[in-house]
Amino acid sequence: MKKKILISDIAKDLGVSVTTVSFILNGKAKEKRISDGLTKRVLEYVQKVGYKPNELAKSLRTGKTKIIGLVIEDISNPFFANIARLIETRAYSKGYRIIYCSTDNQPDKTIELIQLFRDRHVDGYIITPSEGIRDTIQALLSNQLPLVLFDRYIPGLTTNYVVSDNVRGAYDATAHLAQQGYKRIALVTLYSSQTQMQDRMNGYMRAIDTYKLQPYVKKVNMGDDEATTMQAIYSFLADQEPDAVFFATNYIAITGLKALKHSPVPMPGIVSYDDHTLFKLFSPTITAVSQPIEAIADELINVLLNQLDGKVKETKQIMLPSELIIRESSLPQTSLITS
Amino acid sequence: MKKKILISDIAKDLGVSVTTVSFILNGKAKEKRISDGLTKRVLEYVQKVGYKPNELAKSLRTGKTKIIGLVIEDISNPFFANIARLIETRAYSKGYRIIYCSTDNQPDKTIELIQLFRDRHVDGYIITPSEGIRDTIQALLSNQLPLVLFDRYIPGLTTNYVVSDNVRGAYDATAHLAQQGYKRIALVTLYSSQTQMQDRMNGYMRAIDTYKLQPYVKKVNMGDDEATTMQAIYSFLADQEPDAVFFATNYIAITGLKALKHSPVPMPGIVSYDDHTLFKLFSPTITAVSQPIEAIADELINVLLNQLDGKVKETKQIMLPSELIIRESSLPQTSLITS
DNA sequence: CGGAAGTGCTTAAGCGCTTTAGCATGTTTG
DNA sequence: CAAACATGCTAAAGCGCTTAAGCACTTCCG
Repeated sequence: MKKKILISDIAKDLGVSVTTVSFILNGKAKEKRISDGLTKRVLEYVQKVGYKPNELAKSLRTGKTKIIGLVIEDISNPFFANIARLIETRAYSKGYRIIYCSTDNQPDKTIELIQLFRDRHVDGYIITPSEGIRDTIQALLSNQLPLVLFDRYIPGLTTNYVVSDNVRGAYDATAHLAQQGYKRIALVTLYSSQTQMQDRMNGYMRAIDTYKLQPYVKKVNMGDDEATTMQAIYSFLADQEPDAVFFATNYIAITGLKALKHSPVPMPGIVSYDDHTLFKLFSPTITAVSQPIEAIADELINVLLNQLDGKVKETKQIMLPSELIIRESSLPQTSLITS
Repeated sequence: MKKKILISDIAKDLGVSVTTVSFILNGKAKEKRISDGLTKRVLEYVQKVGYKPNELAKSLRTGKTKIIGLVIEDISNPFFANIARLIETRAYSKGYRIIYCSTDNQPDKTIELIQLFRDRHVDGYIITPSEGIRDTIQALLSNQLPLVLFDRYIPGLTTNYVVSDNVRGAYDATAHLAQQGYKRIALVTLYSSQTQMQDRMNGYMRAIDTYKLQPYVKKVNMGDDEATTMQAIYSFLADQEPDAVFFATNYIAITGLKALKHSPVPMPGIVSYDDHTLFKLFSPTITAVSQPIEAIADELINVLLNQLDGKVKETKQIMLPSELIIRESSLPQTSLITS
């Protein structure tokens, strides 16, 4: 067990001061007029002995951690998992590291995680806000901490955010079903005051208006266990007998599909907000509103890094378009999955 | 923007020394014979002003971060995502926080992540080792860093690990297919020298022996894009025409199902190693070898915490049984999914 | 009644790094 | 030729905390 080598060891070994080594290591050799020869000598020695500075000490001294805290709704949801991956890669190339945690959309957990990140002095925050955390976000804001929300925002709070055009996405999805000739198009969504859910509801309603249809809406509880939710959806389907269903999130869609599996009613047309790897496997395959995750990740990192650089002071609100991925839903093909 | 309050502020405000406050805050009041009155006074004041110690300074001083680094193959894989969640919760209740990153099973990324965690001075490591990181793990070991591997281990290295009984799991899966009357049972697996994959292969082969069948094995590359893998599996199925397929991981199973969807050959019996939420949605539903994720998470945390406490010195190897979740595969029921 | 032991607290060092201020030199320049 | 400046480096303070050592006083006990 070789013991940890310190900057002072290097200084001593090379017969120079700790200051000089520090300057060189931080790329300030030129600026601080350290001779090229010495710079080279130090760099080579550092390389040779494999010195790694103690990041804790560095952070304590500089007040910077080069870490971005990512507070995400559910890391096991492919939509979020993929965004997290992209953010991670992009941040990495800029010298930042990501630490992430899931909130399950629970306010207390969210608040606690943000506190944890504050304790760890992360340099910036990327957050999918749950309900009821307005004050926590406000606190970050008043402490001037770099912050960008995504997937949804908090109405009335002036923050950076990156969201997709949920109204438009939901409208397109519903309109697509209407154009296919479906008449009883249902929306299955959550009890939620969050912007993305409200916007999806609005988009659905607008399309219902455009096509002069009747709305059929079922709301379920996020917190309920899957069996309960499945039962609720099942009853709704049996009662209302929609000929098409628009699920407002991919996990509601999955639960909905499970309900449909056991349901005696005919297979309705199906669209899901957010895609899922397995959706293309079903017969008929499932049309989905796909958010531009690459663009979202890019914008999130851009906005945050601009804040971190201190370049940009004003807040930025970005809305990106979603795309409807239409899969052949009316022509069930011969498929092994269908047994 | 209220400025951060320090332990010295508290000491000054209360007219006591920083040391005293520190002792009280760290629960050493009794041990250090601080009077109950003062203890109470300090605690109340701390509460009132909402003081939070600077964890960085604490860590620098104590050398402990109370953080566990979780290096996981792929956080978007439900198996790993669920384990991560469980580990997180359990660690949390013991006062530890988790930071996690995905390796995609790539050696360089894994090595880099472990280095990142070392830089951040995490107290302990939970790792799904990719191939080619023996030296990195060895380095952790020789520096006496608390460490536990899972899902697989590194042959010849004496480390803590928690794995499931892959041989048995694969045997049961294959035997199940054989008992159903399938004759041409194929295994689709990865090119991999990792223990879990080798064990699954061994289990399959043993069952093939027991039932006097012929083996049909297809190996695919982890790194290939999905379309390539799908094509490879497709060709294999078309050539060999197995009447049952055992997929060695859940993501191979998913790719395999996609291949099957476009395949003209009759639907084979299917078993997947590792379950997936959506498997129960297919018709016929898919039987899966389900690992005991709760038990795995429990053991991982237990083993690691014991190391962290310094109580336990010797290493511990734990193997847990997997369970075969048999779903009604021979009786395709009327299902909406089947169009 | 004097030394030992107990009580309740504080002083000060130091974790490993960054950074401000400044100290010798050598080189211009008016 | 002294003042002014440039060059190449260093001393030392300090980020916010923990903790070993110790100080002054009281109580106990043979």
